[in-house]
Amino acid sequence: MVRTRFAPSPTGLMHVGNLRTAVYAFALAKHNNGRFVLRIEDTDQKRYDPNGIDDIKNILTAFGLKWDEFYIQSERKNAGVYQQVAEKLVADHHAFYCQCPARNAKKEGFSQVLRDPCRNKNLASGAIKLKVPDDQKISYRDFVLAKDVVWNTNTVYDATLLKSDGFPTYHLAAMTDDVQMNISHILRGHDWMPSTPIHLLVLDFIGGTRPEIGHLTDIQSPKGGKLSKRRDSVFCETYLQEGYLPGALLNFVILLGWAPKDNRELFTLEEFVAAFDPSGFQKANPLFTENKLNWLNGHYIRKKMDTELIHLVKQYVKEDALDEKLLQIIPLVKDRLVKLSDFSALTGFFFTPPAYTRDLWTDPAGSGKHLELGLGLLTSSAWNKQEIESNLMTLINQKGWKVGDFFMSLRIAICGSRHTPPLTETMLVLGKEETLRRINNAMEHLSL
RNA sequence: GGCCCCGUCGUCUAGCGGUCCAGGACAUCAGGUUCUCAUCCUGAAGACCGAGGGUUCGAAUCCCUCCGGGGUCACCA
Repeated sequence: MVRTRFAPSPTGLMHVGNLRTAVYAFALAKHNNGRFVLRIEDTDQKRYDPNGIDDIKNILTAFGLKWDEFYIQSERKNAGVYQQVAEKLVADHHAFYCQCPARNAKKEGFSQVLRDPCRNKNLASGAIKLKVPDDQKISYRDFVLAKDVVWNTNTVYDATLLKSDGFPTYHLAAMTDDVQMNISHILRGHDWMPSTPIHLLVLDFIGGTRPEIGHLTDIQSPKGGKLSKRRDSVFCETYLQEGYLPGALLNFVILLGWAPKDNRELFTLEEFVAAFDPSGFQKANPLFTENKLNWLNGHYIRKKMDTELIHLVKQYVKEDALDEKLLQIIPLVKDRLVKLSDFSALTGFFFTPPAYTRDLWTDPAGSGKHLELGLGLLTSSAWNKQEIESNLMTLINQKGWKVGDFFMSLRIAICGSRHTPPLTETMLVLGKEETLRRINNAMEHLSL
């Protein structure tokens, strides 16, 4: 039975890297009819964010990543799970008590102290640390990298397993849980690679079968280095708010580090689960650039039905906008949306009459003429697509105007912009009265 | 600095000894459709496969060295 877990620590909002790790773990489990476990790793008192757990659940839910089981490490800690394992390790001489003050790694820079001075003192209380054996080879086969990785234990330090506050460190908690929860595959970020020998030792010492372990690539920032919460836009929530569809973001993130044999690029979650193959995992770190994300988002928006879009688009438009009117507008701008939030800029003029600026008009005199005659014609025109267009074209031909020039004048008058949806359709949505009023306003503006 | 991982178009990638003077997608540019923008369609440009050595009849694909990028060295995860 394939059992995978997503094990975030609630220290802040979910970012795209977390999301990617989660889909991969989800797909690995579901592709094999296995189970997907959500485990909250809240063993760090200091960095704990009370909103973290909700955010994790909300984001996973928003992206359709349903978990089958749910655990919180602090609860298991309170039940004494880790304490018990740590003490057993001490009893087995694979760990020892240590009373050294906690080191401040930030201040000390990189340290070369591998062996803890307390390991031979036979203390009976304090933090519990791993007694790393000397001069042994320890290795595992990475199922993402598809290769054996090997260390000499002389390069591994006596890592803390249980802190003096009674909480386990990641090293102990994660491995204990992975074994006790029968996790078959550990899929995690590449940044965990260097501490893998510690985990291998812990795994071997507490017994049971080692899960398979695979390390995902790190998503790199276009600014260099790994993606950072400070310098980069990384939070799933932010993307959702900006109007990226969950399906698009998910599809994008799937492609950042995984590709199928046929190099297919469009996947729904279900399709990804079906197509998932661990041999498609990438080994080189990908760069996070939004080009393809934007394309995917536009693509997914265009695939939505207009009636679905009504609800999605609502938060980006005046609250009193009627569904009926939105349904008329949506087909006009659907092809123009990259993000749902673009909707407000693209359709604002439907709700608020445009403000004209001088530089909109390249030929004010010519436009004035266009509007004057256009207005007269539209005033007497029946209000349907065919009538409007044939009347206007007759006028244009009669006057020998350039079609594009005339419509641009009208466009600016009605929409206040040089880039708009198709004009006739726009006029129909606006209605005859409002259209004529705007042309009038524009003419007044031009004559000032 | 020690340890570990990685290195194909600007970006995401296909490729796993010959069918590759390297294919697709995004981005870019050009053309078409068109009342603008966008969508859509067509086309172009774009990597001598990080560099240098091997192995082999034959290497992007195997081996070595170097260089470059990344990660990590906490009683944080």
